Amino acid sequence: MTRVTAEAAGPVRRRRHGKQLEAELLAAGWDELVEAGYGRLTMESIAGRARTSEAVLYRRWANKDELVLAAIEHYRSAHPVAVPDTGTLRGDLLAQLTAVGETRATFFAIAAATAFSGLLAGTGLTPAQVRAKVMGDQALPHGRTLYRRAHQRGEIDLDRVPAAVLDLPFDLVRHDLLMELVPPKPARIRVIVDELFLPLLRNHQAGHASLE
Amino acid sequence: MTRVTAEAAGPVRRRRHGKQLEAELLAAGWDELVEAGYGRLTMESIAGRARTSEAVLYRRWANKDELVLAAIEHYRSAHPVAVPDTGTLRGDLLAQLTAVGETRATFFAIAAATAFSGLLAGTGLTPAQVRAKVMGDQALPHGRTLYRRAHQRGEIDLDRVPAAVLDLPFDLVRHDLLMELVPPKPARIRVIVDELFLPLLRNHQAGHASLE
DNA sequence: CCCCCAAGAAAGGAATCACTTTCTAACGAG
DNA sequence: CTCGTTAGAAAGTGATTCCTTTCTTGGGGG
Repeated sequence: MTRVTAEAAGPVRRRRHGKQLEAELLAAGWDELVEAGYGRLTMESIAGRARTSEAVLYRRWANKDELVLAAIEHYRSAHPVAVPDTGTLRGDLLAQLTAVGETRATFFAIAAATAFSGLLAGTGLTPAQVRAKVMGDQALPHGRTLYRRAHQRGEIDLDRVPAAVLDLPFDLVRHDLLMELVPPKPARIRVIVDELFLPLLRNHQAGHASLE
Repeated sequence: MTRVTAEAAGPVRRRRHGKQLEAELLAAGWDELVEAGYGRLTMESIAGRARTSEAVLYRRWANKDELVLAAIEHYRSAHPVAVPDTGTLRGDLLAQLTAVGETRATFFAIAAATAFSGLLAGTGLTPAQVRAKVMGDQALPHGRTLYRRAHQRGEIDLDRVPAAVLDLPFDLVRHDLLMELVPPKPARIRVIVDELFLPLLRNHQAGHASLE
């Protein structure tokens, strides 16, 4: 008779479970990382933000470093960079570089800082391993859908373009992100594509007329 | 009569002073930063490495963050990047990029990690201010002696070359440093200069014949 | 030669924080 | 409906470490 129905008095404390709870814990970890930084982030602050207790965190991750590492990886896989398909190499590049800039602005700063600073030594990984894990090894230039499509359309000849040229736009956007901590301006992206990348491309397509 | 002369028994404890002591303290701070990382560095470990006590540190810097910031700045100004003069733009560039890579390899990783991670919030500076202070705003492309000399020699026409092109070699070396944490390989530097920078330069010197 | 500032040693205060432990009760599985 | 798992609350432990304080004595400046 003293039983209380869900919609009755008091704040209804629903209890979260499984994957959905875990996702909220990792999101809380990422948010703390962004707002406080690794140095000021505590297990208590993460638990507090997720409205749970530290014990819940320790049931899932052995220590703080494991949690932080998982939070970074979770953020990346939960925020994939859209791969555009505009029909032209130039359009695709502009769109993808913009998407990378916007989607990865905070991510790169946070991930780089955390990976570089040796703060994750508690995971037993080498700095290089941490970096690879955190950065996700997104540098697969030849495999980039972008370029493969342009190749299939006949816009470029992948076999004749040096890898350094293909990497250049992405390297520069990554560089700008790390230096400025905000997405590159549209004007900067246009400069990268129109004043650097495309001219270099033309130098390697001398025999072609397809680039118009 | 119980007075002991300097060369007599016991470890001769000379007492350091002024600028020379300060330089050793900052060097100890930098070394700890490199070996232990900000997260594991303590005032005690710095004092121990410098063979002095924490009080000596606190007489100079109000707190740990101030000391770390000063140590980073001290390292940079104590290790300037050599500006080469080989007589040609290509030679100068290869030499300077190599020098930047070698001189700044550890510096960039450490400085970036420390600046980005919000660990220096104790200094009252914004993250952007910390970054500027730590990085030293070495991005003064137009002012680069390198390019000015090439301009004077008539090798290039600075007014016709976009800033993005002039920045490119330095941006890419910086990018590589941040990604790999070790100096770029000589082959990579040659690719940057010969496959990226110089071809782009030629595109803007169409009217000239001086580039051979 | 003397004096005073600061180097260096030593010890401790106070706060923070990773991680643990214990307990209650919510919720899913059967 | 029952049972077992685990979310969530609460309190505590031990270690670390920043920073202070006190004291002795070396050595540079006058």
